[in-house]
Amino acid sequence: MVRPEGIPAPVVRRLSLYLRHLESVRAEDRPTVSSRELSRALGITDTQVRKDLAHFGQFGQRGIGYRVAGLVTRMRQILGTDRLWNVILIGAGNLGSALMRYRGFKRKNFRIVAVLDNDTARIGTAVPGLALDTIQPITALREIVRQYDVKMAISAVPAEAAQSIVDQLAEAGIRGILNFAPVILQPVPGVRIETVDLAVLLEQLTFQLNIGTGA
Amino acid sequence: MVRPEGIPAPVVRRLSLYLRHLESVRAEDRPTVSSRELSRALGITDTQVRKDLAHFGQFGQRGIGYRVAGLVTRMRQILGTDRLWNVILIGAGNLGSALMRYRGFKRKNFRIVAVLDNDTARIGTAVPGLALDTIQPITALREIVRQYDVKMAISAVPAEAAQSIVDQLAEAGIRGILNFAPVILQPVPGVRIETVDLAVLLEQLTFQLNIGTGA
DNA sequence: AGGTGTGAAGGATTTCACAGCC
DNA sequence: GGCTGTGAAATCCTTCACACCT
Repeated sequence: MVRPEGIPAPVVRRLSLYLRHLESVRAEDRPTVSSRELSRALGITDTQVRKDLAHFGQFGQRGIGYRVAGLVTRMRQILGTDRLWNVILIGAGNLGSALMRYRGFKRKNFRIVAVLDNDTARIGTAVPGLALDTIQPITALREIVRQYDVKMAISAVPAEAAQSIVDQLAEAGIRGILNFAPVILQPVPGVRIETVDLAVLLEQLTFQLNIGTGA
Repeated sequence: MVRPEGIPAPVVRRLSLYLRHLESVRAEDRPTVSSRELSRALGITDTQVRKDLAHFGQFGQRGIGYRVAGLVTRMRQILGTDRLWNVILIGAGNLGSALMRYRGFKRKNFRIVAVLDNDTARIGTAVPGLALDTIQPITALREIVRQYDVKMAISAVPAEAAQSIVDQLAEAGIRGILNFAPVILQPVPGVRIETVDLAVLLEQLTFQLNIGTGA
């Protein structure tokens, strides 16, 4: 039994990258990959790849490499994407509207079942293709979570509302939140929060470009 | 003179978070912050905050804390966001359309000057508010980069096109790229690439929720 | 030869402990 | 008392070196 808490954070981050490369290898019908190939694809060392994979068991065959099919299956199990996850999206603004149509989620076995917002002007608007095909009020949160057994939410609400939404989501039973609001959210026990701040990502880049510019 | 290469990567990542909190403190007109407060806001230790800030000089006053105004100014210099950066956006699809309207960039001194795409159906479409207010063809890349002195690009193109776009951007003189395509891009000398894979972020969350579920 | 698995070494980052200033 | 700055210790992560398998 693998216990996520026991896996170093850097390893977890690389796991998804391994899987992404493995899937592209499988698309080419190659039966095996070496740690060398994986390492070059990700820009790390081959030892690191072997050490990382060793956290989850021994899937390699000496002299041959890793069997792609088996490894893909195993990694999906490990990551939890071997089954479908229902996800709700909070906030139907600019970013939220793009996210509800984003195709990449479905390919990874995530299904957005509903979009919630608290702007009355938006509630009721059609959202084709979802289980609940109109925008729902936040007051429907608890019921939707229960009905669709939702464990994860994507929050694309304004910064001012973000913490309050997190608290409500936690309260409704959500266990993981992908947050796009540019604020540091205070943790809630039992709930994982992953924040993506788009402006911060650009800022990280400028720092790197800023060599010798007076900083 | 601060040399970005000399700063540990984890410190750089936290820098933006410090700045974000400092700006909110300044909005409340409080003159100083302690490392204790900063540490609690970010969920790290106070020693870490002091060690991090010490990389860039000594801005604190013992017994008092850090002067917010001075620290904000200094951090912006360090990160390079004390001046305006012109940015181009490649790809006017689903995600690209949201990004071109995203307000968070402007607040951080990033200005999207043009949107480029190679789909003829999109080229020429109006994009209100930008320096170049219609969608441009990719062939205009070099000229736009030169004219607006663009150093950074956001790439929101399909996975298949991503590497080719990176190569073209590098060729045109772009130095930093924020990439949303779910692929591992091969590095180009002199160009920083930061990839955000939205599905991978959700996958990271499911891993954390996956305790004892057979993985 | 080509390749994985892994203890041991090395390096990087975080935390401790405390000197020193307001 | 409150708070920063910083060597030293501890911890975490990566790389080395090599046993071992095909």
